Amino acid sequence: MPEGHSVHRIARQFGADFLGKEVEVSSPQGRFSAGAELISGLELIRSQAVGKQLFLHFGLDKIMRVHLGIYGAWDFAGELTALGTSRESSIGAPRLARAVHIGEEEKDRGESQVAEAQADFPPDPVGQVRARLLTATAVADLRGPTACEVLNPDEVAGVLNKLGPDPANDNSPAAKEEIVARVQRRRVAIARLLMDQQVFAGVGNIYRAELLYRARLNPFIAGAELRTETIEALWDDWAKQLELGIRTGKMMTRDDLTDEEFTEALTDETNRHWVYGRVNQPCRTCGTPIAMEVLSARKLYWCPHCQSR
DNA sequence: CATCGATGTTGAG
DNA sequence: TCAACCTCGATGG
Repeated sequence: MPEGHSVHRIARQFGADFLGKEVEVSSPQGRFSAGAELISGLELIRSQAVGKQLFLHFGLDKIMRVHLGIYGAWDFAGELTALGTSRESSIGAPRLARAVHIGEEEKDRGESQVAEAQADFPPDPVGQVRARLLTATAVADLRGPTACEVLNPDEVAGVLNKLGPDPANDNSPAAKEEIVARVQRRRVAIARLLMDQQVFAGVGNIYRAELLYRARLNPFIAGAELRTETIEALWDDWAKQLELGIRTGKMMTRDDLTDEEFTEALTDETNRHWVYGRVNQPCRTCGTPIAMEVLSARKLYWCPHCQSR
């Protein structure tokens, strides 16, 4: 799935273009018909991302929870606020007629699709659309989610209770203390803890590998063995990478590039990472072949030389 | 055109 | 530990 940064981008897109409006909710595919009926016509009063969870609040006690799972995605079309894609870009540019896809990868749809969306708004749903959220000027189609349901505040609290801190929402000293405690209390490899949403909410398989490499940390050291400063540094770097991901819409974890190389790598995913997806390719720092091992059914990539301790 | 694999989670066994 | 969930781009024939 899109890791935490994408979900925050999605929450911001809703915040910019759907907040304060009455939203017509439907389920073209049919599998969310009952839920859609509960919230259709209500005003969106809050758009919130926590880790990989999205909460759209329709009034105080009807909250739509969406989790994209491994291949879910939102397609936005209509008059949309451009969220920005460059390192320095600010979020909240003027609204333009656009079509945007936010899933594993985020991309603007081509000109033809934008023109089509303008000429014929709202567009007919294409394929399996679990949920459609429609205002007078914008539409959002959800496909392939792992979760899409309407909850009450108690149920939302139950979900939030199972999530660790998310630095995009709270990067306070208290949050840092919390992450240190959650890591140090576990005799489990840090590579697993990074993927545990009860510890690092929002981290996924790419950020996991990249954060470990950036820290030059051995993925197999148990949380309980890590020094406080090491965990704090990991948290600080996660906060930094997440913020960059939210700003650019891309997981660009390298910091050894010039501005031009950086911009170019944004459009070329083979160059965005230190170790992720690079099994047997030479480490960008020492040339040692990148190692890969399946851990809890997910592929972990690391450099056995740079990350030996 | 068929098959594979993916930035995830849940629940059965 | 593994299948299931259910989508789609990349890959191979």
